[in-house]
Amino acid sequence: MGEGGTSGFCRRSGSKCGRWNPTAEQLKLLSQLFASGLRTPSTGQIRKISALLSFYGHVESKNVFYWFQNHKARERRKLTPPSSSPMFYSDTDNRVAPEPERVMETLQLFPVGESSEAEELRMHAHCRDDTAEPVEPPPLDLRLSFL
Amino acid sequence: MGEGGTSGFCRRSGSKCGRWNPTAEQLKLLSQLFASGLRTPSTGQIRKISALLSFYGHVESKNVFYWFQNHKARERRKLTPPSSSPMFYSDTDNRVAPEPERVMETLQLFPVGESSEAEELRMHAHCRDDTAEPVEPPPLDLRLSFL
DNA sequence: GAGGTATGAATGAACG
DNA sequence: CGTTCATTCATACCTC
Repeated sequence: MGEGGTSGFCRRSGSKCGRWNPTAEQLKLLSQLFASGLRTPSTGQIRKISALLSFYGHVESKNVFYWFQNHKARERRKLTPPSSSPMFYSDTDNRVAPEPERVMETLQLFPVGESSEAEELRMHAHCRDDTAEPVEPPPLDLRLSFL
Repeated sequence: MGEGGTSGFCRRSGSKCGRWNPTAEQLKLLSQLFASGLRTPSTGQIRKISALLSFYGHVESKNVFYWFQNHKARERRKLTPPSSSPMFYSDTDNRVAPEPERVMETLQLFPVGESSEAEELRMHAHCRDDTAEPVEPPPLDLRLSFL
């Protein structure tokens, strides 16, 4: 039954994972740290964090470092003002909660007696009644110059 | 259960949406833009493009962004098949963890035997199937001060 | 109805 | 630090 070692990485079938895949616990911890105000942990911080995460599964400092980098960039990109940069988008989701960059001194990760508040629901279900799709009549003008 | 909704994604079958599905017109436009040489449209470009596509159906900038990303990557991937050599990454990069094996310094925070495993499953999340974590020592006491 | 293919969506890793 | 590449998952869609 023990197919493949119990490496902390692979989690799927036959997939040669070369990529770290954080578990829910690890993700939670990271999110908490991020929410605490931690944005760019130093090498020392990273080491400690990875040590903690390591308990839940194999993880390297590299992963932690990348995670923070990506998370920060992602958050920023999602709420970035219109600029002349090849950034992301901003159309329907731009509700940024004014999060004061206040580093909490003490953060607690409650393992019990806590209602799950983390809701990751971002899938908008807008089923359009496609009874008949009449060919829309917009004259298409394809020009890059226009953009 | 009449849908009645006149706004949404699905354009073909009565499939409940969840995913954006570009129409022929939208696809055509995108393809033309891509053929024009546009590979990574900026935020402005994306916005305009989505505005155009929006005429044919609901579409968000996010979709446009993803489309270009995927299309480029896919084209490239399809054009790079003669690589019979399993190119493996040289693990000699590691620019973020130039750190020797130095872990478990003075970490002491896995105590307590409070057994309370309350983990909820997300219905629409990736299969982060952390199959059977042998041991879960989760009373987590996190403190930034500790870091 | 099950399986395969195509494609959108998400995220980790890395470049500049 | 912001952007881009690469890998993977999830789902739509088509075929059998």
